[in-house]
Amino acid sequence: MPRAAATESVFQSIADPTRRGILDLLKEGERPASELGAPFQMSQPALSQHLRILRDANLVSVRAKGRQRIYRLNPEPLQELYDWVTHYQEFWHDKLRALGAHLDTKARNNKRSR
Amino acid sequence: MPRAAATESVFQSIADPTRRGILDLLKEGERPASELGAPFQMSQPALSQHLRILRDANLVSVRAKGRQRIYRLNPEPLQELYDWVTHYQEFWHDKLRALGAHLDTKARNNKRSR
DNA sequence: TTGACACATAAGCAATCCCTTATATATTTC
DNA sequence: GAAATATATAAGGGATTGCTTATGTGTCAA
Repeated sequence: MPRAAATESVFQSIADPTRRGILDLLKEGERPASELGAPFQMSQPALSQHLRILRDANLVSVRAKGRQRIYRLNPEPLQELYDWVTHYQEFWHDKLRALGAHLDTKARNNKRSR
Repeated sequence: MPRAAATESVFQSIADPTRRGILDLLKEGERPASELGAPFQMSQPALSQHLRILRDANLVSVRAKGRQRIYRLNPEPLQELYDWVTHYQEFWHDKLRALGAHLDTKARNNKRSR
């Protein structure tokens, strides 16, 4: 089974707005390829290629239903992205706290110097 | 003030592993450009170009200190990424719960049929 | 002031990305 | 079986990416 380089592909997969749009759509439930393409103004092969990339990144799974391909979201690989960005969340919270403290100090000083 | 297309640039900026590495480094504190380049085997201009992209995306800020440029992390734009991926977090939690329930059911059925 | 240093920008280039049109494959319908 | 439908893959091309070497700019040190 050919396993794609997972880490790389998740960050790259979501770099494209069309692919993020597809994932957003799939959050609301599984859908055939044709419906996934509807919101985007591009040819059918173009969409099919985006779906291939999402498949390779293991972000979606497919099942056949007649001549349709039903796509379903597989969010697990996004965990890595979540983990990565979460490490920054604490940082920006710290920063907001620091800003708050700074403003407090300023307010105190203003009061005192008045 | 020239404002870059924020949304696009954050997702694109973090698509590159070198740039993620730079941001990770900056989490530990501000650093001059030279130190940021050390871990990556590439020329000085190559690094400088990555730093430019991060600046344009407003993910870092710079200040001059003699002939050095001191870079500092600015995590705010990552909030958008955090918001985006967070909407999936609940989904994969649901999925794990569903899997758990399924396994429970299976276990019950196995027990009953034994 | 002259040279070394830290960095940015310019120019060029191969690889990759994202689209297109053309074609193949499988399924359903007539 | 033949035509229509749903999708995938192939081939090609323009734009973008990420590097390289060459060069510019500002600062420090002798």
